[in-house]
Amino acid sequence: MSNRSNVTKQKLLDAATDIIMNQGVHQLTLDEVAKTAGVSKGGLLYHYPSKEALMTAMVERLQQEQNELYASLQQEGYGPVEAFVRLFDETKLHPERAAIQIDVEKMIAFLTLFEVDQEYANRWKHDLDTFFVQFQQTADPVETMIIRYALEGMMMSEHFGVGVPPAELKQAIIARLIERAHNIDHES
Amino acid sequence: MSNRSNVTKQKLLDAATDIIMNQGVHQLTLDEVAKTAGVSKGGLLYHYPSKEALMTAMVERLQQEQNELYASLQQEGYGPVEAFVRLFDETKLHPERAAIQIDVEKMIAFLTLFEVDQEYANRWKHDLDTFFVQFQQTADPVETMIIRYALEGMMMSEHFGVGVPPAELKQAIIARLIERAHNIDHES
DNA sequence: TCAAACAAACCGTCTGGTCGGTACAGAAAG
DNA sequence: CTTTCTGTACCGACCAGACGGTTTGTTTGA
Repeated sequence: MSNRSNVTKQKLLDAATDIIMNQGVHQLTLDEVAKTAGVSKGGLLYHYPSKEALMTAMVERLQQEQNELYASLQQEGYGPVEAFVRLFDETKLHPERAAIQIDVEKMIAFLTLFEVDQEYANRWKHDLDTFFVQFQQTADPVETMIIRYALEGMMMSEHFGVGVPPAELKQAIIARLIERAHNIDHES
Repeated sequence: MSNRSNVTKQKLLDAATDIIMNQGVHQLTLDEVAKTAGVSKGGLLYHYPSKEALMTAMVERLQQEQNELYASLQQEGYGPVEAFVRLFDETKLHPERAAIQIDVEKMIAFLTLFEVDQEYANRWKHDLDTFFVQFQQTADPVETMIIRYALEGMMMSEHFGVGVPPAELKQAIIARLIERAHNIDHES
């Protein structure tokens, strides 16, 4: 794969991600992606022969970024639960890492995308399933799951803009979740 | 409005709800709704002159059912936060109330539906916003919001079938959330 | 020069919505 | 009592646009 080809592919994935984030799933059409990426539709379908291929690549790239960030957080010494909390809040706590471009709103957008095509969704689901199994084996599985659910609910709420609390309350929520995650990771 | 007309309308809303729940948003087509309801497409569009009108009616009916159940829970003596937790789990804790047909997975489905059309989503968002404001004024707003987010995240996770814990763990999670909600309601 | 990379016109299907018509119950007219 | 009229509820063929994907032609770079 040449460099030129790879650049165009990344542009296409960026465009698709941008659209699904800012305009929603229903606007994720091939024409729109091509237009946003500054490529013709033929060019798009040259690299990704179907819409499904494009979306699969999009999901895979996200997943990879996610795994990398999670691993780097654990290497910094955070336990699995606390690392998960910080993974969700990373872009806000450490803006300088924004290059990694992980944002959970993106994840939510992808989840809503699962509604559209069950086929390729299953692979990601499977990976998430195996990931979350460890959360049921911590010192306090109930609390761990509450933390996990709270983060997912919070991000979903923010994504849809429903009942969003003021910034200081949000910071306090995150802080308490981190504190509890820390305790769970060190109970053993 | 005659009785016959109303019966048909309810059948159409039932069909639309059923489809969006079991087949996802993308399958919610006028033909499919009409077919499921046992009505012709012309008949559908006679009662709901557009797809948007149909979906709006669907959301409004859900919201009304929700409000009624929440009010009835508060009349039974539950505080606002605990009533909210029980609202989410009502169909599982009290199957005999299934007649009310409130199910949060349905709510999630509607939320994903908001992606499709921002216009009519705003009304429901507004109502939810005003509802959730009270959660920021409890004895422990941080914990209250964590409870709320955890419930939303849990239901979303179940809806998408991602990382779903075994039943007994789920029950334990709900139990702990109810306990905490109860405490918050009685701190004042 | 040759293959990779891209452009653009085109096609078939799906879907929201329109439109002319039908069935039927009751009111009005004779 | 019969006929005519009227409004509600409903049907189903049809249309226009959108969208995924194909085909064919053109450019670019090694």
